[in-house]
Amino acid sequence: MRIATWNVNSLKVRLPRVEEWLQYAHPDVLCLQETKMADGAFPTMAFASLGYEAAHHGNGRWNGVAILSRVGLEDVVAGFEGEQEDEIVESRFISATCGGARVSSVYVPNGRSVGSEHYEAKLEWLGRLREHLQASCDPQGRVAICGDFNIAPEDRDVYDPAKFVGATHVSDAERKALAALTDWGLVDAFRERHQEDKLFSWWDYRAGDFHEHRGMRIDLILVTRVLADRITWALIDRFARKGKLPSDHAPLLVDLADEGP
DNA sequence: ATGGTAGCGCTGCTA
Repeated sequence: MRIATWNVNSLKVRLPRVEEWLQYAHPDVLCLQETKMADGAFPTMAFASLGYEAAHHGNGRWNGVAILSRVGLEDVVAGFEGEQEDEIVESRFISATCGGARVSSVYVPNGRSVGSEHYEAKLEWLGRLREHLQASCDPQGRVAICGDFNIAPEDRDVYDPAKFVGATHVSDAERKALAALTDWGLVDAFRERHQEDKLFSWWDYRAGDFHEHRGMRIDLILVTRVLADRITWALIDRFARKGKLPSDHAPLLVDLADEGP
């Protein structure tokens, strides 16, 4: 099974690129973030015509997550279990069962600046994700949490650690919140296959950062050990960050071998 | 160079 994740930064703008990419990357499951659209605007038919079922969770201008699958899409849950109807809910989490795995598409809050209320909300949100795993998932089972974590797990995941001192995405508290997820029983799938530094998934649009190789690796596929043991290949598709109207993120793909006898 | 670009949507917010 080929599983992928891509922050598309507006699915309305990026739909032609996503359609093109589906046809050459052929993922079985694709998790999308930052669709920036309401459920009513989601292009269900465009994806169906390419052979994908889809589930979307979006409120409009910001956020928005989706799961596309051509290996089944069952038991869709939008948001965290027990999320209250009356609270201000941002569309950052959706789960479905695809090809025998429980897959989630996540868009972790950015945090804006260390110590801000948005930063505290980011840490709280990550705690909520940890609680979701504890309450609803089995670390011995087949679980994949895919998306834009807005955290660079290690200093080798940023272009110049000195430039990020005191910044979000690299703080101890954020990395500890991520470590709480891996401690539960998840593995950074990309790192199972690649150990080099400076392999990025996001580059700021500004100042020509992509062409200057100034990026961060913040898009992750976290899988339970039973799935990690089946990883045969992983790639950040930098080609998809080039060309006309690219997202500021590249897609991440991971191949999992079929279950043996 | 406390800059720069992109998206949403129409003014400034978010990233």
